Amino acid sequence: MTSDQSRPGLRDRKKRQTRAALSAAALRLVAERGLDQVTVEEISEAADVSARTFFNYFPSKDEALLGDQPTEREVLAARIVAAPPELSAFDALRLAFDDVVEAIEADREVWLLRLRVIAANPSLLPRLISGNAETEQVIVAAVAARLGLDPCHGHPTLVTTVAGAVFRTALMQWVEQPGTTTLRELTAGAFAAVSAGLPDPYAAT
Amino acid sequence: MTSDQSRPGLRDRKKRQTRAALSAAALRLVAERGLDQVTVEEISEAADVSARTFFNYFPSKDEALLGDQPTEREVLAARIVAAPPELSAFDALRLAFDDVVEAIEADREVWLLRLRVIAANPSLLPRLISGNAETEQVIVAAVAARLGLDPCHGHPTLVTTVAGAVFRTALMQWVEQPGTTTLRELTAGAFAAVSAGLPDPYAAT
DNA sequence: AGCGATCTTGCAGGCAGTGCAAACTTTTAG
DNA sequence: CTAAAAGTTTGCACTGCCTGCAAGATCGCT
Repeated sequence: MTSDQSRPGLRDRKKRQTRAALSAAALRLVAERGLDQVTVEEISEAADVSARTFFNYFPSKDEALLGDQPTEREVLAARIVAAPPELSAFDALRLAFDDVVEAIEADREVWLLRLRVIAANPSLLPRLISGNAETEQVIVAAVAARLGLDPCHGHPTLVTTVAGAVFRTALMQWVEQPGTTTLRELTAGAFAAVSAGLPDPYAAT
Repeated sequence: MTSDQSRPGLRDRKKRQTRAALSAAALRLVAERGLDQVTVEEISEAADVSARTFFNYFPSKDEALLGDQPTEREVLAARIVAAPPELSAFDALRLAFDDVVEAIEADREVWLLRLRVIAANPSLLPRLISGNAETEQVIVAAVAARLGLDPCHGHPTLVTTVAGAVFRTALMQWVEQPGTTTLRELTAGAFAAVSAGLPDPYAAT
């Protein structure tokens, strides 16, 4: 009875809340004290659940800090195959990352905190965005499909890992800037530099 | 008295031996069973030392599998600053990695095993060669010095991370090939692709 | 042989992460 | 409304990584 308009159901709402609370508590505490000065127990306590429950939501302490990678992954892959066919695979990736940029700027505060945490705890950096092995495989498969190549061909892997490195670099630059530049500009600049073959700045003919 | 020709001394020789034995045992066991089916205790037992001693040599189980990164790091940095000044930073890195290629081909068997282990346990991949945060900082500093830029400028970081991604990709391709290609060729091809701006294969004008 | 420096080892302990089973809560069905 | 079903939280026990500390073994030098 009562209001039945909540399509997700009470159960799902609670799960979302708990997940968000754990993630937020993890970010806040690690930002304050550093990654290995915070225990899972403390994070769980701050989110009012048991430590065991933490591991029902995240397979490791790190994952609670890195955002929702499965979602990002699907969005990215979909955008890669949907990109205009006249674009090169690298340009398709560049375009796909534009949407990630948009998503990040929509959650600006959370992402700035997350990136500050990652910058302060570099062991997290490689697993950001496309660093996860599963995520990378999905992207590589999408690129390979787009090019009509075997995934065993080296090019899809090369393009994917390079684009991931470019984007990660742009993110790290963004968070180190006082706010003088937008993430969009930094990403565009980094991708453009790679497209130009990475000439030295000002030294190109 | 007696033979004094051994400059390293007995002690250093033993240390080298122990380190090598631990590394070899780790590689062999993890290749056979997988990363998390091998305990540090088992590795230490296979090398005839205590588990506690393992951690006197390597700060983590992973490090025993990844080779001697501090050495690689210094070699790379030295080669970057020593590269002909007319080369772009990216080409200097390409050249520097040529020496790493040479070192790897000199230890071909060990490196093939190591790369097979890394391919089978992808959590190790990001920390290979320049994935370590410390290593990357050293390389970025060398590149920045070469360009006469602040390390806070984004370009050194971009070039370094991209080159690292390129080289890691080449390594992974190499180990997946039956042996049809040399690492040198794969590396050269991957760097050339990036220098050309990552066009699609065969689709470039 | 003996002294100092270095290396190895055992021990105690903290923390991450997993499996299992009991308690609890929401959903569904009668 | 009630009771079963399905899903969630929690405690407990356990393995394994990793660290600090102090005692003992080994090596290099005189």
